[in-house]
Amino acid sequence: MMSVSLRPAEALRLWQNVTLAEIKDDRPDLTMRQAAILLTIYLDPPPHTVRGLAARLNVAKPVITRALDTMGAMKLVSRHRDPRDRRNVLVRRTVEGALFVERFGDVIIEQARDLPL
Amino acid sequence: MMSVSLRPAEALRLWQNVTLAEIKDDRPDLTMRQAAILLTIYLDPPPHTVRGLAARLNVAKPVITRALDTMGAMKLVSRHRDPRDRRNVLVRRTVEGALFVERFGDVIIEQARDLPL
DNA sequence: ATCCGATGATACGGAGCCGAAACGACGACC
DNA sequence: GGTCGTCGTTTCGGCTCCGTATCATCGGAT
Repeated sequence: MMSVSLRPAEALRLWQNVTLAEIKDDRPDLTMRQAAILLTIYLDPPPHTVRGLAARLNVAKPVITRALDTMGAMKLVSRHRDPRDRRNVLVRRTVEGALFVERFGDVIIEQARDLPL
Repeated sequence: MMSVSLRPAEALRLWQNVTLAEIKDDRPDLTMRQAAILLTIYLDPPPHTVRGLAARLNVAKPVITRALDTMGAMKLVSRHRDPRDRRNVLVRRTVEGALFVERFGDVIIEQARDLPL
């Protein structure tokens, strides 16, 4: 089951095939930073704040704010003020975002399955 | 050895960790298209032409030209006129590019090895 | 009430990429 | 030699992102 041992050539081939698949059907494509933010929101346990994401990615806060603007317009995430401390913004998942991430996972495993070994 | 069977959650976690690792040590980061082009040059058998890469990625030719400009300035690839048909441009690998790709492969397998299963 | 630290958003100038169209150099063919 | 198709590049306006600095709001301590 699910053993994950890759050799470099296979790892690179997997990455190539996934990026090629992502580019070909032109969906709203994300930058690497946006992808990292989105995956962190959907894989790491909540709550997610702007400063927390900035620390996790080791980037400045405006990077997070802008990425949330963009992905919010895409309906991939949503923002809500923390009622317990109104300085905080809590980033929440959306149905569309969950579907996007799920589909992306399917692309990866599909490309991994089709790897010539 | 090298079996590649991933479940969606693990595949996504792998992608997250690799993107996080790439972002944190700020190296010359590539767009997804640039990454796909670079990997295609280094993984697919040569020769590589502009139109060939454009067809492989299903994008317009100027996209390839501009990506080669950028990655050429980074010394990751080099361009040479085809002496047999001087309309063609042959894209060749460089030492720096090979090291870049190799290191990227190492990052992937390292993150795959550290996956909590 | 007031100061102070923290949190997230915004303003600004600069740089890069995008798609579409036009362009210049080259080869093939009659 | 003239014409046509091919190949890669360049141009154009527009959009997004970047990093830094600044801002408004809020909570906590005095």
